[in-house]
Amino acid sequence: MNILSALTETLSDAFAKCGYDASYGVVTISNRPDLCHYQCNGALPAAKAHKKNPLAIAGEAAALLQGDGRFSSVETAPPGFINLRLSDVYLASLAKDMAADERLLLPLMERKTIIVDYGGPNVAKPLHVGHLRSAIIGESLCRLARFLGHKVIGDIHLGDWGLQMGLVIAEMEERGLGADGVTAEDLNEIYPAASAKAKTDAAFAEKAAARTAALQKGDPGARKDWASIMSVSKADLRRSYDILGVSFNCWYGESDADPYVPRVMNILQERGLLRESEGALVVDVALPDDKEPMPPMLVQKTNGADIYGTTDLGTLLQRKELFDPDEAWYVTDNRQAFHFKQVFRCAKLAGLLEKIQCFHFPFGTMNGKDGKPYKTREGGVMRLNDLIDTVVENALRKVNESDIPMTGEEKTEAAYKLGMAALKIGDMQNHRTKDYVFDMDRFLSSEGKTGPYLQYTVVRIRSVLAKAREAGIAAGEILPPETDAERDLLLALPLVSDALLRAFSDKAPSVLCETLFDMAGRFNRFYFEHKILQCPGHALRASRLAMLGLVDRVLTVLLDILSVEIPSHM
RNA sequence: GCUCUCGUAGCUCAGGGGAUAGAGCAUCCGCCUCCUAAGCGGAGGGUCGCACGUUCGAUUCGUGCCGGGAGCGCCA
Repeated sequence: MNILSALTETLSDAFAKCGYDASYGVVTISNRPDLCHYQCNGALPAAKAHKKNPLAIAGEAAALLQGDGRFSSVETAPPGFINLRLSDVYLASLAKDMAADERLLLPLMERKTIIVDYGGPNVAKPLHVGHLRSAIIGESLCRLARFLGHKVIGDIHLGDWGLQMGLVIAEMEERGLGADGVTAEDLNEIYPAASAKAKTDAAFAEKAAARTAALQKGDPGARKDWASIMSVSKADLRRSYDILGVSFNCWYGESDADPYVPRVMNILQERGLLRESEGALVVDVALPDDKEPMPPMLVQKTNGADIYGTTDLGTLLQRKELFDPDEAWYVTDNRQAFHFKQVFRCAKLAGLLEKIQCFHFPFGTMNGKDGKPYKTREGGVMRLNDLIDTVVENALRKVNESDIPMTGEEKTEAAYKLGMAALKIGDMQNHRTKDYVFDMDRFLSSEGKTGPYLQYTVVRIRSVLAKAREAGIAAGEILPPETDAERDLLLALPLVSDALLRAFSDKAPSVLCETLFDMAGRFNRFYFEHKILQCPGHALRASRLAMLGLVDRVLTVLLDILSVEIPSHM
């Protein structure tokens, strides 16, 4: 079991035995590390409820813990804190338990089937920086949920059915381009051109809308163009996501939801939810106690074409039938919060949510140093591939400054892994829901809270472990800590399972980043102060090697959840 | 205008009804004859946007205001 739950159980018991409510026994990580490792503040509210002296209540509960070998001290402090220190022997045994447990002491959870909708690229449109966060945050949430034991289906949810398809098809027609001869480079240029044109050229905009409708109605010409755009674009997208280390279980798109749309419309019709409004079909989703104005959700445009809300409903029905999930997560930027609010309400009215719980887990914007959405120097939208190239290029420069001898191949590998880690940790160390400032120099630095710092820590550990293997030195039993540096390192280990649980409940990869930096810092201090291979005494050396092995595994597991890879040298 | 969100050290950010509000960067000062110094230690730096309220206790909760960002039916 995770340590906080275990300690809380103990304290809850103690409170209950003293005649107070067990809920006062909540234990938290100490905010006064100089005084204790863990603390319980429950005596303060208990005192209020029972009109007694809080310090006396704390004393009653604390008295029951005396003699418990897990603690080196159980003290009370005014006005009513209970301060707990873990004993060295217990710390060593916790580390041993953890080393023997694949799941790092995580409690078993009820296994759920979760479909995660992330990535969300548009076919025929180049990926830009706005797609980065959905991809890496979504990927991390998938991996986290899987590590906790859930069945997770990651779906890219391609935007392959909307107006952008009509725009591209219309532009291809105007240029007299055959559907077969299109390349990814063409597409990257055609969409922005067509999109710009539609804004000034009303006739073209109408044509694009008509092509969109034709595509959705099954027009053979439009379908043929669409199919060739799809195959070219998907191959291109696959390459980009491979580079990012993001892998989806499914590559369904809005087009795959299309067959479900008529059924959704039927359901809406049968339930009497459809209403005509200004030539379009809408569903009223307002509730009596809404504070904000809640306009009806549009499900069919005046020209008969579907709109994204409709395809989202179709997708939900598709997912329900294909996967029968318990939960559906949508990882998109927070500007879509209102949209999902409408969709979820509509889905509920349509009876699609009897079993599925839908959640929108939004994220903030990636800004430049000026605090505005990140742009190229020219003020345009930054392509994701360009951003990746630049980061890897800069990482290579850093790698070339390294004192460690590396082959050209190793340098390339290191530059790629460092660059990706810089991007990912730079992003995910910030809380998901907040905007953040993208600063490549800062993210790529080896100093500070960066991906490369974490990677360097693991590389060092593995270097020592490799030397131990070469010398035939085996790891042994983890001994109780004798120095502050050892103790601090061992204290960090049991926090990991709690961090995983918190990251999961908040859907916040940043929690794992915090844990990683904390543990890496403690390890680097330990490493600086102690010799491992040349330390006095076989038992001590074997114990420290075992600690290194465990720290290596813990860091690797956490980094893998964040899809950060470790270079062999740096 | 309405709704949501953010405002914490010079900068980038954690935290969160309780004991002295934490990191990293930057600045300054130290540490490699020794397992990767892309490392480690130390110092300075804060009326937690403002006001009022709830509370034994508010930076944290509530209300109002100020300031930034976003959303508010035929793009996704």
